[in-house]
Amino acid sequence: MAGIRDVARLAGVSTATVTRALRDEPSVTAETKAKVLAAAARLDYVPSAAARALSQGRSNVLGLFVPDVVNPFYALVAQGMADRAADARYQLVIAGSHLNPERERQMVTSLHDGTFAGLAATTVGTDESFTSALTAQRGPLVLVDRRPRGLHAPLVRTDNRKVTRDAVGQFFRLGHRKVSMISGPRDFDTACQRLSGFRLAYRDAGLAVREDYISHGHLGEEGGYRAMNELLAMPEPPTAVFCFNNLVTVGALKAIRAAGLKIPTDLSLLAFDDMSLFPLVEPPITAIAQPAYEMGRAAADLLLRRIAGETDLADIVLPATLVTRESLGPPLS
Amino acid sequence: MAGIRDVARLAGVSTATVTRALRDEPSVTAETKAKVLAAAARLDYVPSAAARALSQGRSNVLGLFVPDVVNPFYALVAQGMADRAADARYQLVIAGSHLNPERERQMVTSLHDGTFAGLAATTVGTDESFTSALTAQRGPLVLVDRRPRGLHAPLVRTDNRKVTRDAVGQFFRLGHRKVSMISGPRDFDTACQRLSGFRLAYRDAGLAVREDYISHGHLGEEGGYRAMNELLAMPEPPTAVFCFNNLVTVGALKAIRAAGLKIPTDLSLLAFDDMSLFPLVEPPITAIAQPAYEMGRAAADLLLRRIAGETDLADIVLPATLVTRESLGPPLS
DNA sequence: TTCGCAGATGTAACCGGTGACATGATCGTC
DNA sequence: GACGATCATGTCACCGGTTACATCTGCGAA
Repeated sequence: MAGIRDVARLAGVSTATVTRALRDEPSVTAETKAKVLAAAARLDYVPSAAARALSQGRSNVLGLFVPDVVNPFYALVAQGMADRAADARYQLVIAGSHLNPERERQMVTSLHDGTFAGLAATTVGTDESFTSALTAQRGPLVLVDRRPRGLHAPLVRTDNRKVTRDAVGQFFRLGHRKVSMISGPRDFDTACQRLSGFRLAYRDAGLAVREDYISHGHLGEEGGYRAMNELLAMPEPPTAVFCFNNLVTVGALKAIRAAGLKIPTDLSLLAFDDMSLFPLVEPPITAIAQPAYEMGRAAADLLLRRIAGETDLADIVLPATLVTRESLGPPLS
Repeated sequence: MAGIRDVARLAGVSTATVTRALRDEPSVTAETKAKVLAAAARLDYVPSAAARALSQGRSNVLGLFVPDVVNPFYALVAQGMADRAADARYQLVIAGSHLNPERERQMVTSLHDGTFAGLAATTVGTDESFTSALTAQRGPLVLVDRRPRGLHAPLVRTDNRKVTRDAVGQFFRLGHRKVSMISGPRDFDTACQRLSGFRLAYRDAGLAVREDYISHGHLGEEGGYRAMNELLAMPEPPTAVFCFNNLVTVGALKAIRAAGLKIPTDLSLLAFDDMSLFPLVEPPITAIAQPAYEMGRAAADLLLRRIAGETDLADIVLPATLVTRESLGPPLS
């Protein structure tokens, strides 16, 4: 592997001049630049990333910590971040903890060993240790989607409350009165915001919230499945259900299918988070779509600005939109 | 940030001893080790990744190049690779080219600048330049899913031909005669292998292949959509269709739905690649499931072995399985 | 007693760019 | 014609671990 000294020798200049020529600094003569570029090209010279990182004291790698890489929402966030990062010639390392404590420890280590110039994270509130490690993180940090209690860092999110309020309002406008929500853990701020929007929709309709129709603490497919089964087993089951995230929706759908119920005839369903196959489900699922890709881009952007020295960065709130398909209908009774 | 010299000073030893103690080498006294570990702990010492990479001449980062990070198949491969890599204390950088030439150039650069200790790649045959850059790649390289023409590197794949032959055989056993395939580009070895399995299934049934039922050169959702529309517009349309990958299947499904046809009554459908929402599509889609996660693990494993110095690594062929759901039925006519 | 060897630890060059500072050349000005 | 400013380029310490080699100690064998 040719090094900068080889290039310098071949071009007949010093290593400093090579550095400067390659960075296209104005202080270098056009003639010298040409010589250096020719030499570099002839030797297939590519500067060592490690050497550069060491001498500059900063890497060109951003980190993204998410609970689950396979969840399409996070995959899109990652894509957006990676794209924006690449624009600025940064790499992106995507790490999925998925509840492996050993993995988490490693992640925290690489957080300190200079691997990352900055970090974006979405944590599930349950892993206390990780959150506190993040708190101790001195380097640039931004949060995506949700903010764990006590973590001060800029956040990229959607206006959960407003969009939920509007979308759930649809249920009431269609005549539903028994409207339910499968919500997440109480300490998730996203769950809280969506729940708050849900309550507002009840209020907008001039109705008192049926607390027994709110099922708390669910995450993932199994959570949605269990919650939906419990709702269906109620003496007076709801006629409309709002699911607070994509995996919960999938679980709920499976429960509904298992119970032999038809959407939207027997039950109306509204999902938070869209999925690429929702149009193909029977019936196509109406969903609140978060701009996941843009959220990723915005997170990278925020992070790069922090790395560049900006401080006092404000949260970014992006709009989510309701994608109307066919899972909402008037109540049966 | 505390450095190794700080630790050495505090422990009253030399930097070399610190290195050795931290790597738990047997030549270091238990007593000395204890001193060093105590000092390191007190200073919150974490070795610099960049310095280590520079002095060892090798990073602890693996690279994965895929066409599209959001495609759940690749996401699962990435997950598997990341998990296996983490076991060996390696990071994984996932890069999605998705047809951006500038991005590709960057990827090729980081391929040479030592960012990656090794590389796993799945390329779409169209990007000639990238493939040739990969060929020039001197470092450890493994391929996932498909091997571009002329690239010599160990490959992790599934037995496309066999599983396709068996699965497509189902069509004939159900009585279908007009069996179609939406296939990929002719220069994809995966497409060739699946096509070959498809032909074998025809032969097993004692029938001559209807070449006009084979639609070549499709990739992605639009490809599947277009191909399916063309098939449906034939004077004598097929009664069963095999889609050669997941996105093509999604496109085909949309075309079928748009045409107002019912599966499996009007048309039977078989997909290569399973998707998490296929069970919820109407009807649930029968699919050939590739062990994507395991493929990722295997790829990382292979790569780590190459990095460790092993040569002459053989291809790894993992079994794919048919997941029977409800999209196959007897032909209408 | 001395030599040799093994085991424990220290020393310092090295990895390959970077950038502060030094140097040398050129040019305008008084 | 000398001096200072400016510009182009060179020199070299430095980033922080790693590792080959040197050193020192202690113990057993000759």
